[in-house]
Amino acid sequence: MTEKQGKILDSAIQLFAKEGYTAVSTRSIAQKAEVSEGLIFRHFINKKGLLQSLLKRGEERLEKTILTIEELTHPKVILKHVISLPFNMDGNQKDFWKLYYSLRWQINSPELPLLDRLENKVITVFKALGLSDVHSEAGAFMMIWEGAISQMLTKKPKNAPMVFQVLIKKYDL
Amino acid sequence: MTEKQGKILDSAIQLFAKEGYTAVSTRSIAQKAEVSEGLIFRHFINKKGLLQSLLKRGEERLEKTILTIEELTHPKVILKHVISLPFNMDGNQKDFWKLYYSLRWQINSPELPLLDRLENKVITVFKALGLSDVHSEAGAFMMIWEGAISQMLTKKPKNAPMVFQVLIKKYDL
Amino acid sequence: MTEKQGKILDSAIQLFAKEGYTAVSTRSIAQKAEVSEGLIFRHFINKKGLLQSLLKRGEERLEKTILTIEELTHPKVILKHVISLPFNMDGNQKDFWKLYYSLRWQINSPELPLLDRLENKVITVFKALGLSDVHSEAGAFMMIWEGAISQMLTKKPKNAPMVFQVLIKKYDL
Amino acid sequence: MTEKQGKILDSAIQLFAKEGYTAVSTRSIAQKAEVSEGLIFRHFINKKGLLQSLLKRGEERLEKTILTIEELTHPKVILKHVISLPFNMDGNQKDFWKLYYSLRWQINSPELPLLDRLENKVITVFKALGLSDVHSEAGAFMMIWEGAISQMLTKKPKNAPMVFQVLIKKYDL
DNA sequence: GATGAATGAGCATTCATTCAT
DNA sequence: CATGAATGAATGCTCATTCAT
Repeated sequence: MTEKQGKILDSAIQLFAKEGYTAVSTRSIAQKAEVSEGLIFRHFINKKGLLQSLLKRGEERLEKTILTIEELTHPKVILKHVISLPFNMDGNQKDFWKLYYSLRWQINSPELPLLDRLENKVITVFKALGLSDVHSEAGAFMMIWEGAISQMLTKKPKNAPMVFQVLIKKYDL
Repeated sequence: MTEKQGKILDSAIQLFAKEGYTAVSTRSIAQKAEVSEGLIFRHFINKKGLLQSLLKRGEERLEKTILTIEELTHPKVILKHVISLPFNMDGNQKDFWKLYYSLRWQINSPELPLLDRLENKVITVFKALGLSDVHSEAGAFMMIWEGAISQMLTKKPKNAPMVFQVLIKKYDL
Repeated sequence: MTEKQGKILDSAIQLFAKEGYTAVSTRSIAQKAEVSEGLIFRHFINKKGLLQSLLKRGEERLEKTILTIEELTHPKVILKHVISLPFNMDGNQKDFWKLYYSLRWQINSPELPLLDRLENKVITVFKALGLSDVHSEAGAFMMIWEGAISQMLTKKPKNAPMVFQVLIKKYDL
Repeated sequence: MTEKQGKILDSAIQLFAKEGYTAVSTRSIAQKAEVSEGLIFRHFINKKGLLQSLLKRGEERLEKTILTIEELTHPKVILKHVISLPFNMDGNQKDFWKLYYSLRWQINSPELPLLDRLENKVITVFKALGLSDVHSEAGAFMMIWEGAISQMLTKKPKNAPMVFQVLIKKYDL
């Protein structure tokens, strides 16, 4: 990966996150990255290829975080870690998730195994806690999780820490 | 509103909901509606004007539903009605919400007073229930609501009714 | 067919004939035709569609000439008419044939039933003349025909009329 | 001439012959030759330079064949040799002639002294045979020759040997 | 000699939009 | 009200070519 390749990826994810994949032109990406437009296609074949590289890089960067959670053992600690994620994203993560969730609304939205791994871990937690319908419980939990990350990325609610506390209390974490 | 005007709106919202506002061309809308492309501009000035008409029509159609909720008085009945919304959408409503939520991820996402009215009603509920931090409680509730509608529109989880039950139980409704 | 549509076709065939299909840009066609570039695609879908329209128009224009020959009955008169064709082309015909023969050198060169009809007519002539291997005779005749038209279009030999006389004498016409 | 230089030339003439000079990208040549794209320009300056090298190499390879014909003395033997050429090409020759004749249809088509030498030899033959208008006779003969090579390269007529016989008989060779 | 990253002009095509009819 | 021809700017992408290594 050359330096310019990285600049293209950085510029692209910022623009995609802000304006949406279809609304961003390869020309504007090239300008922001200060490279020639042709270079995008030399490195990533086409616009969709650039998108896929972006998603792959985002997943790889999140891998560490997910792994940490997967290695946890105490049920309530796990849930707390999971539900904390939407409330503790750095800039890079925010851009990745904005890109991912904006794509989810379109046909052929990308797969994200990361989310399944998260849900699977949550399922094991509810099993450990002895709940009866663990899949529905996990489904509800991930639904809340998705509501949280959606609002954190689009509304930026000012009372987010308080809302977080409410959720924590609701699950007695 | 002429018949063709209606066909344009119907075609547009379906396409927008499926592929996203920017990804849909006025040409494809005209073809689906079986009208000339020029007619779109005669009736709605430009593509953005068409979008606004769509949002306005969607709001008007939801007005009745919201009004019904606003007129309810029993706290738990209100919450149950609100949280039920995402799980009971017809085709028209689904298309409207898909359009609205896909737009939310882009800059200059449209205002939707409807959501504020819903949240305000929820706030009065939590006040009535004697909770201390009603804004955070309502914030959390609407976060869950958004998670629910998001997943119902993008994931279509097969165990949705069970997940709904979990949420109902969580709020003791 | 609008006026501008005709101007596009006229400009296109002149440029294609002179510089070759691939070497000519749609932009240059639009400029020569004094229309916007987009109009080409509105009328002919894409560059290949424009080419096909050109070929179709060329065939239609030649139809009359071929029909005249097909209706002839006297063997030697027929051959003389056929072999005369390459030596008596007007500007429009020249452009069409230049386009057609330049395309023949590329893969997927277009079909031209006109040529088969011409060859079929020549076959009937040689049958009428009582020759034994009429297909080889017709094949040779059309080979000469193709040599004639090729040179008339690319070399413009100054002694063309004399060469024509030689061919006439060779077939005793 | 290095080994890679040869691979470039071989790849280029095959692609040029099949798809036409303008339609072939330097990139595709490099890929077929399994060399870097830059190497083409180091060796041949630019795409046109590559073309010229190709034409030069083709002429050199044909030199021997032409020389053999030029050294012949018996008139009918000469004509038979000349008219045989289009019907007896190996793969390399075919590619060269396809390239040459596809270029002839475009402006600035390359000179090919080889063809003039062939025609000059034919002129001497007709002189020797005591014909009156030797230039027109030679012109007609070369016209037929061009028709033959054109069809052999583009139509590949299945009865080519029979057609060849017809031509032989026509000139009483 | 050879590579491959990088360029910028140019390509075919699509876009939202205008306007005469 | 409605059409469809027409526009020009913008799009994603390819091109021949350069150059540091």
